[in-house]
Amino acid sequence: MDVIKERENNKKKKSMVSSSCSEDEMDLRRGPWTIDEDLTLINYVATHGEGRWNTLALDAGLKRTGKSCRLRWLNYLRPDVRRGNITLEEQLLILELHTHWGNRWSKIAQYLPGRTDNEIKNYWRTRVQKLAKHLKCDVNSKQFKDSMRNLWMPRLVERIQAAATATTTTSVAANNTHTINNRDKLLMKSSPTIINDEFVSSQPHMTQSYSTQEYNNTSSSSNSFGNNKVSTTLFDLDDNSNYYTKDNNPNPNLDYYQPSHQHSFSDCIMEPNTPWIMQSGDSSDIFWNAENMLFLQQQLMNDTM
DNA sequence: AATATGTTCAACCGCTTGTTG
DNA sequence: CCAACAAGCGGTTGAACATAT
Repeated sequence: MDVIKERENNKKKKSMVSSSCSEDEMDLRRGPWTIDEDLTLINYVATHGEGRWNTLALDAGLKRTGKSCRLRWLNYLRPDVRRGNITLEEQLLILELHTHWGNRWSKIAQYLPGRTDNEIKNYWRTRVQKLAKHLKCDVNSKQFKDSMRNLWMPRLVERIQAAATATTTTSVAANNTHTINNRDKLLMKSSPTIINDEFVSSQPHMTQSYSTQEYNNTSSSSNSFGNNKVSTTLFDLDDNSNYYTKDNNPNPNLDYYQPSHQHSFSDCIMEPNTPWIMQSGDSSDIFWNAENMLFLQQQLMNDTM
């Protein structure tokens, strides 16, 4: 309830969007929800459950459409809705899942518990598409997808790794092998897995799967998992936690974790003097912050050498 | 300090899909 | 099988807020 009150305070600042004339006649409200409406909806759902939204709206005395009630509940009032910044792990997952399902936000949202399709969609549009725009390439272009897979996603993995190691007192061996293994283990926790042609999560709370048929029907051309018929993970480990390289990886399609040097970002890069750095309210959580932009620039320089 | 510009995200819209009678 | 309705989905909008000038 505190969340609602907090939001309500913010909402009071907003000008209430009045109903249009025609809708006034119908006595329907539009625009931001009031705390009273929220409470009415919460109480009604608590008593009667979800569903039958048009009936719900009428019975509860809400002067809203059923659609509006449903959206309000699913995207905001549901107890399990998670708020706050998208974590690095979630970013990685969104990028990966988007390569499989494209803009199927609700599908993607299934693998991010507490996140709504609307939230993921907003994230994609405001962050990822904007990046593509700044790079002057289409977000659906092969160049951009390749860049995502070969530059951004590995970079995200590194940042997740860095964050993990920064918060643990466990000593980590300095050699690369151990670094990679830790990275892999972390990803084993956060990344979905294909087992017997089903896409499942390695996280305990992510137990959903989808059928082979659906996967085959919906996988995109850039799908890194396409045609996999054996059990594997995004970042494979054998029993000894050895990291698979491109040469020994039994699943050569799983290439986005490979070193990015062989892939160039230059095909979709902007003019040399165009600023790289995008604005961000929270640099710790936005994956194309200044640090990453510098990283990309270095990659680009390596490519051109 | 005032204004302009950019960013975010809740909410709406229209279309598609599923369900029911 | 078909029509009507409900639910779900993805695209879009616009107001509030943040940041730059």
